[in-house]
Amino acid sequence: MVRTPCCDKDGLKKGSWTQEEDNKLIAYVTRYGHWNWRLLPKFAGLARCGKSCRLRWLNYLRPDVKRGNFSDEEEETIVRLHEKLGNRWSVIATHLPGRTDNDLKNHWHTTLKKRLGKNVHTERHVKAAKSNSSGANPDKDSIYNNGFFLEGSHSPTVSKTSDPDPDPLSPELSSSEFSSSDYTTHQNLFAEDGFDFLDACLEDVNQNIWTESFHISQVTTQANGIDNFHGSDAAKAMECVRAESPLSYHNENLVVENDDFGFLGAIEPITENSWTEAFVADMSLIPNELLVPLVNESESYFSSTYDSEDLWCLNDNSHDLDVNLFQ
DNA sequence: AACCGTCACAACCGCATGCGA
DNA sequence: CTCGCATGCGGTTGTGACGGT
Repeated sequence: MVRTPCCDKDGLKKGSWTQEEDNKLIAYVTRYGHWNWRLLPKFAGLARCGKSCRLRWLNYLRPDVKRGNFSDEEEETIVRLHEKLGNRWSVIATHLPGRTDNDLKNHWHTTLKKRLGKNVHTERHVKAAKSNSSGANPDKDSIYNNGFFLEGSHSPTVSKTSDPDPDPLSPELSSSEFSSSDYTTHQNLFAEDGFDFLDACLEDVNQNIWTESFHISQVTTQANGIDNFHGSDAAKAMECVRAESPLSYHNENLVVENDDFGFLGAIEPITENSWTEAFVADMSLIPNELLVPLVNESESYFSSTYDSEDLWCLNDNSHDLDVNLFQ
């Protein structure tokens, strides 16, 4: 089967996102949701492929994305979960609110893996010293307990004692190298350690799934005093879109996808706005077919007789429309 | 000041997966 | 059941900042 490209290769920008592009994407997604990533850039006025837009939104622009250094607790969680789950970063990320799989992946490769490598190296020397002095097998549960691992947890590297002198930074540290027996062993070890918070966390994740449309008026608004906009603070952008867009007062209710918009409930009151210019989504790019009223189907979105009480959303059937219609 | 190496982070790429026609 | 599509995921690469020489 030949896959169609995710986007047209010609004329689409790649590389770092500009502030203007961020603004456009934030404005569009906060108002209309990401109903279709592939078509979204056309409507948002972005010369990017949908895939790029999705990545930018999920990894950087979402209001709930936590930035800054990882706390000790977060790092410990990452290490524990990686020990148990391997490189399933998206799963691990669900247990670290505000952190994306990309964040975790980057932090693992740039910091944690190396740190663990050093620790393993140190522990191996300790182990060797103990072995030399006593001649007995050292306490297995004490190995690798360096602040990251609990008693009883085992690193894959330590388990591979057959290697005479492995490089602590070698790919051996990757859990993807685990044998199935290694994985089973580690699962059992965690179970023995009472490593049961995973199930508890799943409940929280499920509770964050949106089932109803988001009512933007729940967000505290304070759009005055805007000086400088930073893409990382998309929550501020939401305020600005609402306050500055001439259409925003129409759009009291946004219908968003039933996926990962739980973050919208976590938006905090804005105390420091930094938006230089209001971005107005180019509604002329959105065909009326895509905009249907939830209450009164006889009026178009731009109707002068528009009733502010009506609810509007993007047409659920938009996926079926010919893509050429929008080109 | 210029160069170079390292690091952290952002972004891209290709494949996997789920779903509807 | 197969196909085509959209989206998700993980590996990899690109890039800018920073510090050392």
